[in-house]
Amino acid sequence: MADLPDRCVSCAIRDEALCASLHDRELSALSDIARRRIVPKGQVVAWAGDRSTMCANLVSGVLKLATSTSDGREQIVGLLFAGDFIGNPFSEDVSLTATALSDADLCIYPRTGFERVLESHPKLERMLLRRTMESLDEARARMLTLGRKSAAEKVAGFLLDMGQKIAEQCAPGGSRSFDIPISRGQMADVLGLTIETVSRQMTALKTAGIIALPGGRGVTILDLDALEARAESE
Amino acid sequence: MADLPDRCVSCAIRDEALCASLHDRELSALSDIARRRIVPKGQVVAWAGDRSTMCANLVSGVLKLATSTSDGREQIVGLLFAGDFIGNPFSEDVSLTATALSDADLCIYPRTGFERVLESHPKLERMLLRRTMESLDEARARMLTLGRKSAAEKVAGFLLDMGQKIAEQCAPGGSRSFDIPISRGQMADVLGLTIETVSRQMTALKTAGIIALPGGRGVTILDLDALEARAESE
DNA sequence: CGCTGGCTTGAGGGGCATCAAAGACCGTGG
DNA sequence: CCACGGTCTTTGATGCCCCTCAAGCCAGCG
Repeated sequence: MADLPDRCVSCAIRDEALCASLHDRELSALSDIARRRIVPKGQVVAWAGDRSTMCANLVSGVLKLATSTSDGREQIVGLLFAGDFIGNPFSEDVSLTATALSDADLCIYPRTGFERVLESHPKLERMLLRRTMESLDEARARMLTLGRKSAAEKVAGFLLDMGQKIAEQCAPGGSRSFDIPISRGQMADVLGLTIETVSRQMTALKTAGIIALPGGRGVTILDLDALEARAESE
Repeated sequence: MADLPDRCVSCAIRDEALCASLHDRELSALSDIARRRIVPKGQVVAWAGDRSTMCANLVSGVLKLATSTSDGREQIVGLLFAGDFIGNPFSEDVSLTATALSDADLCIYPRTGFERVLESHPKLERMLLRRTMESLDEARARMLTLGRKSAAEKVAGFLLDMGQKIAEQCAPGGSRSFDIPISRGQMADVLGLTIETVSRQMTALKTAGIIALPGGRGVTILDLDALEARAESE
C-alpha cells in the first residue's frame, strides 16, 4: 500500500472511477497532475463552446450535462454521480455545459496532461473507451424515451432508474425509498417535459398508491410492479 | 503499395473508416480476419439482445440503428453511412438492432479477433475512442432535438443535416440538391414524429418556397437561410 | 412575518397523433 | 402499352395529450 499516492489513499472512488483500471503504483501518473476542487451548488464547471482545458473525476456530488436552444429551452443530456468522468480528451472544445446540482468535489487533471497519461497507460484508455460506449448506450436509450414515450412512461421510468442507482434499501417486492437528487424542473429538463407535467404525473402516481412523497425530494416506491408496468417497454 | 493487403487495395473507405489510423502494412492484421458481405435492403444485420459476435466497417449503403418499446414504437438512434463502424467491442451482447436501409456492403471482423487487433494497435483503439466520442456528441445533440424542438424545427434541422452530409453541389447561398436516403416513415422514426406530421412539414416547406420536392426522395434546398431560420437554435 | 423559490393545482388552447381515404410511384404481367 | 396490386406519400377531419398561463401552496430564511 505504500505505493498508493497520498492523495489517493483515502479516495472514496478509488475503485469506481477510471482510476480502478490502474494499479496503486501506476496511479501516481494521474495523481501527479491532479488537483482537487470543490464546486458549489449551482456553479458551472465548464461552458459549452469554451476551450477544453480539463478533465476530471467526480468524487462526490451531482452534475448535469446540458445543451439548449438559442431561445433558452434546455435539455439535460446526462447526470453525473460519484465516480463518473467529465471531459473531452482529444477534443479542442467543450461540447456541453456542465453544472453542479449540489456541492461537487472534483479531482481535476489538465487536459493535455491527462491525454499523455492515457497514451502511456493502455488500460486507462481501455477503461475510458468502455465508459464512453456505456454513455453512448445510455444516451441512445434515453432517445427512445424522449422520442417515443408518454409523460407517464417517462416519469415512471425515471423513478425506476433513480431507484436503481440510489437504492438505499432493496426489500425485493417491498418498498424502496430514496431522495431524488434533482428538482422537478430538472426532471422536466431530463425528460423533455414541463415542470407542471412532471408534477402532475408524480401526484398521479401518489394518488394511485404506487409511490409516496414524504416531503421535499423524498420518494418511496410502494408498488414496484405497478411502477414498472407504467414505465412499460424498456 | 506492395504492403497494402489485396482486399484493401481498391477499398473505397480506406481513408475514412477506422482503417485510416493504420499504415498500409499494419492493415493486414485487420484484413487477415475480415470477410466481405453484402446485406440486401431491409435485412437485419444484428438483433438487439443477441450475442455480440462481430464488428464491421460499412463500405457502402445505409444502415439504421434502432430500439423500440415492447409495444412496437420505434426510435432510430443512429444512421450509418459509408466509412462508419458497427459493433460493440468488449460488450457481450448487441444493444441495438441494425438494419440495412439499402443494399449494404460490410467488411466484417469476428468480435474477439477485432478486440485482439485493437489491443495490439493503440492507434486503432485511439481512433475508435474518438469515433465513439463523436457518436456520443451526436446522440446528445439529437436528444435536444427529440426533447425540446417542434416538428417544424425537427424536419428543417434534419434536412440541413442531410444536405451537409450528402452535399452534391454547394453553391453557397444557392440551391442544394440531394436524395434523402430514407423514407418518410424512417424520418419520423428518427425525429420522434409520425409519418403524417413529417409529410405535412415537408409540404409546408415546399409551399413556403424554401425547398422543392422533385419526385421520389429528391430534395432541393431553395432558401438555405430560411431553412436555417426554421431549424433555429443549435 | 413577509419574502423567495420551488411545488402543486386548475383552466384553456394548440400541436401533434390518430383515424381515414385518396393520390403518386413502381414493378409485374397481361 | 396499359391495367393492376403493392407500397409509400399526401391530405383531411377529429381528438387528446401536453404545453401555456395563472393562481395558490408550502417550506425555508432573513
